[in-house]
Parts: sequence; structure tokens; C-alpha cells
Amino acid sequence: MRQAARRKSDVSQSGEPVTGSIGAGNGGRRIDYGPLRDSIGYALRRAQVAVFQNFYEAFAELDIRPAQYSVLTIIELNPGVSQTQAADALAIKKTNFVAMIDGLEARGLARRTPSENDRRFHALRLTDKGKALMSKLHKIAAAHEGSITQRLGAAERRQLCEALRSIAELTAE
Amino acid sequence: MRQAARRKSDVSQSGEPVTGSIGAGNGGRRIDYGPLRDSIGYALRRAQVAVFQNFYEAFAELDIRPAQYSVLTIIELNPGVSQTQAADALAIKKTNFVAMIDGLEARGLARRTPSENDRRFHALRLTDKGKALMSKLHKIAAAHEGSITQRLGAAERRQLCEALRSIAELTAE
DNA sequence: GAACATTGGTTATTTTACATAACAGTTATG
DNA sequence: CATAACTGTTATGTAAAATAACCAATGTTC
Repeated sequence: MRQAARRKSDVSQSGEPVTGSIGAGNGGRRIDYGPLRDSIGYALRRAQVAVFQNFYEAFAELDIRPAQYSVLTIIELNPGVSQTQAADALAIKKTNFVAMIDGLEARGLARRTPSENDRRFHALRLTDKGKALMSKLHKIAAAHEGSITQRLGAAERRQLCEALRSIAELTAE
Repeated sequence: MRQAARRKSDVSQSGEPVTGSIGAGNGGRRIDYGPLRDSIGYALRRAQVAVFQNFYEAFAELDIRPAQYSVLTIIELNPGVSQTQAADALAIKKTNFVAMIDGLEARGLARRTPSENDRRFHALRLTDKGKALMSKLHKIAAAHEGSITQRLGAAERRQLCEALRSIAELTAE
């Protein structure tokens, strides 16, 4: 489990886990974040963790993690993809991808189909059970994306998404 | 080491690690990302990984990871903070924070000062060596943030930062 | 077509990140 | 004073992510 839902014992970590609490030590002064305050890298990290936490909790009842959702989505929309192809598309190392597919296959959500053209690779497909699950997952995901849209506004949201894609290419080029 | 610099063996993972390559399996078709294409969560993840990768490589010669940089920054700007206070400010569990401070202290970058008021907590401070290092790190960080600004434009960048902060509060509230 | 390189998938292993539980010393509070 | 709360710590477990080495299948080269 990547991150458990918040529990009452977590409160002991301090009432304000994010804002920079005013506990002991600094003489009651507020924490100064300095250059971190305007850092894209830092803001990016915090936002990503927060969003994943939300997704994680939303998917928890169906026992699906964000990474699994992304893999299932790629398979669903690209039936017959190979493992390396799907793994590359998601920037997941193919070695780590094996266990993911193992898990999904063991749960009867996806399967490795032998390919007649090239006997090396396995064509990935969703099972009916997998497809059924996906319709639920997409709804949950859409609801969460919607809550972000509601917070930002549709125009800002589109702009954010584009900015993020632009930044993502920063390393990839 | 979180992620090593790209090496020639990585090329075998496919020439296009990010874009969704057109290898075997899908009959040469391009990968369809479906709902992931407009997902803030997914874009956020990819962008965060890319930026951290860049920071990681930039800091590598000084043997500092992004998380360490954030800790050092907090200590630098808030001399005398307690561990829980700093850890909370960065949303790091205090249990995991101990090893971080251990490492920074062992390298002579920071130190735990006993507090006379309250003998429970340790007041964190940078050593002179730590301060000297920080001036280098801040320059590197600023350069990287600058490259993002260059890519987005100053106005968009500010907007992005604000949007990210807004999203980060999504879970924290 | 035999030797060789490349590709797809796999296993094993390691490191790092992150989370929980339990505990000792110190301070605050009834 | 007894109890509760807080600070830092250790021990521990799990998930994510990276590396190295390998087999089988396909492509390439001479």
C-alpha cells in the first residue's frame, strides 16, 4: 500500500501537516519557505502528491492504484499493445512492468495474448471484467478531474495541462 | 540514488521513452492515451518526475537530492527550527526525517543544537560549510527554475505556481 | 544459412521513498 | 502528583523504481 488513508494517529504529526505549523522551536514564528515558495519544482511535487493521494483514496474501494489505472487505460484504448510499448508510453521500465501485468492478469482484469506475427511479444488486452471495472474507474477519475476543474476554472485548467506537458518535455527532449 | 543519469544501455528501452513510441505490437499505430491525455493527475506526475530528474542531475555533482535541498533551505531560512516543525513544513514524516538530518549532520552541513528552553527538541542550524554549499545550490536551483520560466513565460509561470498551490490544498484542507 | 546483433519479456536484486508501531525523555495539565 | 501530550528515536514493512543478467525469437550481415 503506497499511502494509507489518514488516520487519527496522524494528528499527532501536528494539526497542520502542510501549511507549516507554528509549533515549538522557532519561537512561534511562521516557517519561511524562501526560494521554495516560488519554486515550480516544489509546488509540482506537493500538488502531485496531493492529487495522487486523492486518486488513491477514491480508487481504494476497487483496490486500484493510480499507476494501475494508467496501465489499464492504455491497454483498453490500445488493445493488442506489447508490454514494452505500453511501458514506454507510461515511462515505466519494462522490468517493473512485468509485475504490474502479473497482478492485473492474476485478478482477471487483463491478459497476455500470444501474437501470431511475432512470437516474442504478448499482445495485451482487457478481459470483460477489466472493461467493466474501467467504466467505473473512468467515472471516478472524471469526477476527480472535475473537482480540479471546479477549483481552477475550465480555461485555467486547460492552460495548466498544457504547461505541465511543456514542462514534462523538459527532460525528454 | 533515485534515478541514474541516462546511459547508453537505456536506449534499448526504445528510442522514445516518453512520447509513446511506434514499436511492434500495435501494428505501428500511435499510442492513444484516452482520458489520460487531458488528465491533470497524469500530467502532474509526468511533469514532476521530469523536473525532479533535472534537479537531480543538476545537484548530482554536489551529491544533494531535491528533498535534501528543501530541508537545507528550511533550516537555512529558519535557524533554530525543531525537527517536527521542519518535517511538517515539508510534509515529511518525522520518523523519516531523522535519517535525513543524520545524513546532513554526518556530512557537516547541518547540526542539532540543544535547546535550553525546552530540552525535548533539537534546534536545527546550518554549519558554515552548509551555508557555503547552499549558496551554490540556490544558484543551480535558480538556473533551473529560470529555464522553466524561459519555456513558459513569466506570467504563465506565476499562474502555474498559483494553480499548483491551489491544487496542493485539495487534500490538505 | 551460420554468426551475430537486436528486440520482447523475464527474473533477481538493490536502493529509495514512504508509512506504521512502539518507546524514552521532557514538558504541560488536570 | 498522575496523567496526558509532545520531541525525537528505533525498528520494521511495503511500494516504487533502477540495474544487471538472461532466454527466446527475430533481423541482419557476410
